[in-house]
Amino acid sequence: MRLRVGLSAVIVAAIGGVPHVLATRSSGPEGLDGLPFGPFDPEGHRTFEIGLRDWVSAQTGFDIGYVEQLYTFGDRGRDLPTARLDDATSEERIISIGYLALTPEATEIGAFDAVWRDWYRFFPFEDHRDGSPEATLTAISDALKAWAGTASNPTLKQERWTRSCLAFGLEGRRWIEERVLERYELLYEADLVSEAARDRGEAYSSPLTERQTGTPMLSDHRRILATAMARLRGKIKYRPVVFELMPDAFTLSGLQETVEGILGTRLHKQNFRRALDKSGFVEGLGQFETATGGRPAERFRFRREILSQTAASGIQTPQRRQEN
Amino acid sequence: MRLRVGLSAVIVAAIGGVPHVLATRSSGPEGLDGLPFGPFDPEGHRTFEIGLRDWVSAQTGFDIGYVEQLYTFGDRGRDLPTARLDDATSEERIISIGYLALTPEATEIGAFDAVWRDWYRFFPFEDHRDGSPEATLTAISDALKAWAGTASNPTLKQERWTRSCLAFGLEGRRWIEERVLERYELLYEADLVSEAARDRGEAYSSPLTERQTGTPMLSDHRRILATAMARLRGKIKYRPVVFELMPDAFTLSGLQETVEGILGTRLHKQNFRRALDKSGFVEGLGQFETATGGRPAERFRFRREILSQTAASGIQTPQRRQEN
DNA sequence: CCATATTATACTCATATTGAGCAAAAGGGT
DNA sequence: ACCCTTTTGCTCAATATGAGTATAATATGG
Repeated sequence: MRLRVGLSAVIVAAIGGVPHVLATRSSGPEGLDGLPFGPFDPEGHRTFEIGLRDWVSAQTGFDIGYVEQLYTFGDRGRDLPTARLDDATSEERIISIGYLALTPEATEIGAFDAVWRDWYRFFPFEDHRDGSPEATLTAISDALKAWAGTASNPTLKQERWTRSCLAFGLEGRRWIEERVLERYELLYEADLVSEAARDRGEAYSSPLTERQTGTPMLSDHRRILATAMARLRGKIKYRPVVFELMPDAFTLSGLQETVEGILGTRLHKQNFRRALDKSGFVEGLGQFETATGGRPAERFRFRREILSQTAASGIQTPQRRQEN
Repeated sequence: MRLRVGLSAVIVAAIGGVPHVLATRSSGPEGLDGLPFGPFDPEGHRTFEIGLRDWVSAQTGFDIGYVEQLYTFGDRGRDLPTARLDDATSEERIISIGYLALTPEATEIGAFDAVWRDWYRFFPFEDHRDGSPEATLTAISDALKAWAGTASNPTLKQERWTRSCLAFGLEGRRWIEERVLERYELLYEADLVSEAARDRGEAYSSPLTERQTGTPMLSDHRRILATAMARLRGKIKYRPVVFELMPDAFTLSGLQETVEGILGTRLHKQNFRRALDKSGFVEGLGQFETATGGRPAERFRFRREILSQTAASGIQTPQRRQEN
């Protein structure tokens, strides 16, 4: 069996505070979106990262900035564009090393059929910025309960339902932003996203709509995207990575909006500022943005020097339990 | 060029509170330790994890419990047992997917030439349990300063020294436990560990001794180990993973010792208990351990149920800045 | 058998940190 | 001038955290 190694990239940019990912539109019959993907060339590239930067700039026409390795995916049956698990005679096994890349603003794409997509297009239920999407979550909850009900024994049934509650914050449990991957994998296992049926070579018939569970992607790309979202949501709290998504000068509200966009939740404004203040990450520029509709906001810049000066932990994300 | 994918495992057990890793002794001329390493079989194994469990149990004779993927390594020139970078005609490129496995107690190894090694054997400067190893750190600091001095321009020189200070907590900066990988990579770059010279095909001539920089390993295994240590040191703080290293019943002192062993620092006892108490992770068993030399300690167990009940964040690690 | 060493456990206290809200400042529009 | 909106400054209570004091329960050596 032939073994191929590829690199896939989740390239994130915040457009107006809303996180977008670079997607490639496939020309296939289903026309699904995919992630930028390229083969790894063992001859040409000394490291994966060099390889990645190389073909991303070749394919999309711009240089990515911040890059980090995410995870290496290699489950059989989830690796092919429109795979069939029972196609056991398949001659190929594709391993894909997923990378997360952050780029400031939506750099113009010089390339073919690549587009910036709001990442919530693929995960509508992850967006809690206007409160929890109750209707969607209820529908998902019902479907998961039904799935748990089909378990062969009570223990398994119990286990499935507990996992569902943990992942989706059901039955009084808290919604944990970072659990993006757990949530997607649960939906996959419960056969509630179309990739699951497709990977088995069957037709999709879910009790849920794509409005609820999101637009599917090629291969295992939605899974890789989920991994990236989970990583970014976690990392933003202990490393100052948001700034990789910001332009040189930004307002504090703009910054907060981006953080909120990534986390998919709202934060307490005053406390957000206080925390930011204490961290020393930003510095006022004395310039003001007047087009904000209210009092003009001061422009700030990221004090990049700080990266080489201190432990540089992340942005605090002050919760809020009630309205404000 | 042939591309091979392998799986390497950092299998950790706490022996008497001291973290040990399973190492394979090579019979080669230099007799270096390595990590358990096995080829990935694209035909036989549906997922990497299944593959890993398979050959670990085949090779060492016991089943690993907790497993997580670490990182995928593939830098050319660092992948071969006793490689030479200039050997550009080398027919092989090895990609290795590193895994971290945690196992309670030092399970008896049923196998050949595998041994449990105190992980500080490979990283002596990471052990700050009896205070910072001043002499060693001073020596390393001097060597790094000398290395910075050889830089071609002032900017680079400055940059090298800043990185050194950040990594090793020099010039008044705090020592950050998690930066194990940064520290090792810096030593490698500065040519202070023997792997660096070896990978270039040269003889080792460092101003430092192995007592100071640690015992080298085969291939890039020490780098993988550093990655594992960094991951574990970080993760222990936000996920209750220590318990994977503990036996069914343990004393709070035993638990604290293990945490301290992993972090390489001492913690404030009373506050450690308070934090543990609040977390609800453990439950007293009413039994007592008498052989402790002082007042008998109560035995506790990990409330595994909690994993499926709540967010289950990690163990708090109350700092201490002064003596106690 | 009592003093002492040793470890375990319980409480206290001052200082930070964090969630939450109030209020003033500074624009634009009518 | 008044209202609306957004930014910015500040207060307050609750909780978390670093550090220390005190007491309990064992073993051991004279």
